[in-house]
Amino acid sequence: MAKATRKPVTARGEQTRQNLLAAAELEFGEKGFHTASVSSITRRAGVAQGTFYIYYDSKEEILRELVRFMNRKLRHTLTQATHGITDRIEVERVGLETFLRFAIEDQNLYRVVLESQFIDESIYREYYEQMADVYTARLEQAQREGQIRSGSAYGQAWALMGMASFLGLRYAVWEGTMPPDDVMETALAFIEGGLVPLKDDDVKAE
Amino acid sequence: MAKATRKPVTARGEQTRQNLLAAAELEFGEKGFHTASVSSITRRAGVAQGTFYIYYDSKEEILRELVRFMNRKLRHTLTQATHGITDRIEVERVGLETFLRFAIEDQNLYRVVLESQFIDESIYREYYEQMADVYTARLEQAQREGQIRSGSAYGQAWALMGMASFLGLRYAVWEGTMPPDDVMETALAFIEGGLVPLKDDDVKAE
Amino acid sequence: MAKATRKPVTARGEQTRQNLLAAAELEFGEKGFHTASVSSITRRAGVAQGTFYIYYDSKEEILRELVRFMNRKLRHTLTQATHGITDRIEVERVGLETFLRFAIEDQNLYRVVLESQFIDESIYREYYEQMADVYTARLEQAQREGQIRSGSAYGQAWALMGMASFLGLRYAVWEGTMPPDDVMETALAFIEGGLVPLKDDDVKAE
Amino acid sequence: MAKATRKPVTARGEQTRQNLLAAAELEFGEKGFHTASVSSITRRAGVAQGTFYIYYDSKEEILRELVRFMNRKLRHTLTQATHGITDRIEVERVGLETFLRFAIEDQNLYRVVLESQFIDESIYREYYEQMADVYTARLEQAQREGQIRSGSAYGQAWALMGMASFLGLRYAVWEGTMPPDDVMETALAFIEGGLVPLKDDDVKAE
DNA sequence: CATGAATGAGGCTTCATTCAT
DNA sequence: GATGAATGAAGCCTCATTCAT
Repeated sequence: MAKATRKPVTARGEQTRQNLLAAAELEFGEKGFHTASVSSITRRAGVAQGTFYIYYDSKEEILRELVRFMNRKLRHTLTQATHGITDRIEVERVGLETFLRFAIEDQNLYRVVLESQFIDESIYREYYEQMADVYTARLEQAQREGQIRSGSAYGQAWALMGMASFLGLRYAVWEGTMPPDDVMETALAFIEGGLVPLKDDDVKAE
Repeated sequence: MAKATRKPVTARGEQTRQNLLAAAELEFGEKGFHTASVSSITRRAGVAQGTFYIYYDSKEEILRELVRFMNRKLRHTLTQATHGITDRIEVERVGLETFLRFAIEDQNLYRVVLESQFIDESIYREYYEQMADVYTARLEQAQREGQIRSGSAYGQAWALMGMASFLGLRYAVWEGTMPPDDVMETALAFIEGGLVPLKDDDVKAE
Repeated sequence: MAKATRKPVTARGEQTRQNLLAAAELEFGEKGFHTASVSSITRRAGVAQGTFYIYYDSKEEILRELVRFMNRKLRHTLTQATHGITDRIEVERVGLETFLRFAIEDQNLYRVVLESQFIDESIYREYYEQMADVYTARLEQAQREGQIRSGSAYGQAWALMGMASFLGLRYAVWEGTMPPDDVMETALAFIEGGLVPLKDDDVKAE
Repeated sequence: MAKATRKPVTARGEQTRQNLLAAAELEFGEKGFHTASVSSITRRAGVAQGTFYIYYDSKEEILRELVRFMNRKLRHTLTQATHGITDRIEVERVGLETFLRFAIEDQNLYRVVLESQFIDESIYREYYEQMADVYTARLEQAQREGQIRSGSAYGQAWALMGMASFLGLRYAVWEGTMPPDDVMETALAFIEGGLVPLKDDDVKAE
């Protein structure tokens, strides 16, 4: 499938590869995929145009790489932040906040993910499905433990991702800030309201 | 000084303008903005290339027009569908379903809206801010009537739009279908759970 | 040769024709021939695009018309200004000044003439050859009367036109002002120095 | 941020750049700026269309380059031709002739200069102001040495350039020949008549 | 007389990608 | 490993001119 781009072997090569990736993140984040140009990426990376194709098969490929990188990075960040928290609803609270901070911090990377939808849908779907699957697994676990209401964990995952994304869009991306307190509270109300176990669930949990 | 695209004076001109808009909807929806070409739009519309520029200043301008059109159309559809329903939570239920059906039906148009974000952010923001403002006004009204929980109506609007959008993305756009029942139920659980008035609110409502 | 553009017969038609010519003068003068557009000319003239072609066969034709108009106007102005002056060198003095004032006043028209060279050389040549021929005739007359030095009157005409044109370019066109006094004096020194009859000429004049 | 046309690094690149410039000289000279096309220039130069934009930002930029080149070339030619001549009036005589021969020889290049006025006035002004400044300096020197009449050297420069240009236009450009002898004599009469020191100047010269 | 919609050729420019050194 | 010159397809947009009403 891949057209055998020479993978770097030397440390110098690895360095160049990293530089290109970092440059692409900036370039894509600032200008958007289509307005971004390979020549500008190489300029930022301080290498010649041709060098780009030693490491990546195409402009799209580096995008795909970037989205995967973001995926790992976000998941890692979330895992770190919620590590050790046992209450699932608390996890959601912290997770939302962590995500929003992440989106502010890594705005460029985040924009790249969003845009990937219109370059190659498969990149974007891979990202969200991957994310949703992991999320779903965690929620199912919590359901089994009776921490949250039973129901379609997959549906819960998408609903929660939807809320988080839109708050991220509205505040992190558009304003570069966290949502004001009342908005955060409202969001948490939805999370709790939608997840807190009902009486019936207690029974099931037994 | 302005490029002064002629607003059509005759019926024939108006017809051409419509044809171009319809052609653009198809073209953008199928190929995405960047892959779409003006020449293909005019071919679909059955006019010469130059004719395009009599009615629209640029490829971007017709996109903007299209997004505005979609905005009006969706709001109109929602208003129609929820007309006469007095219970706000019921309105939300129906609204979600209506939106999802709309996204399936007018998938092309909906994709155009999503993509507009990466062509010219202002187009996209105009769309969502407009939508959010109207939504917020309605929710505030419902809050005053004690139908839903008090809190940031603006935050509620964004949370609700976020959930709807993601379900629309996952099912309407990706699959072309409505979400399965259990997912819908889960979503409604979030809506109700986040909106149903608390005890305290009863007091305010008096 | 001409493609039989309907010449206007009614007063209304004549008016439209005038309006178009005046609009073209402005448009060409401000933007230059190539940047100027027929549609902008008709807009300025307050008529529809198609109307243009009732009166002029093409964009070039109206340019030609304009240059001819300028030719008549300048010659008329010069004739008026020097009328009654018997001394040829005095005529030259006054003529230079008149020309420069004219170029300041009718800058747009003058620019049009200059540019015509690069649209259709024949327009431009017609203008300058016509001008040179008339000029030459007058100088020959003055030579016969012994008022100015004998020699190629045609050469004198071109030399004088050259000086005038360049001063016109440098000051009238570029600055929109008359040359400073010392420059004018210098120019007049060339005129006199090149035209004042030599001793020998007195003899011939007899 | 700047469009950053690569200044060639290799000899091959430099060669291509030269080829493009030479091709543009031909193309512009033959067809005029507006009728000329970049694609025709690259065809003449034997490279692909895109190559053009590696070396020049736009069609206008290569014009500017060409005019500057012409400026240097003409000044160099004049300097060579008049080198060693001590009498200023003799310098003028030789200069005029040299210029006219140059205009015949490099007719294409010369036309490009003239036309530049209507593409971007700044190109043209740069050319003439540069030329006038150098010329003025030389004339001032001659004035100080009492070789020519005192007065505005700048005015003298423009008057002389005007005469030369118009003779160049009438004969070199239009006919491709030198002016006939009687015309040349007449022109020289103006030069001498306008430059030969007056009695008064003798005094100053002391 | 006038209108204004429609035409369609044609030009400039961009940029991902290849390749010889 | 890296360079940078070259490619060439492809697209947006302009505008003089025509024509039906």
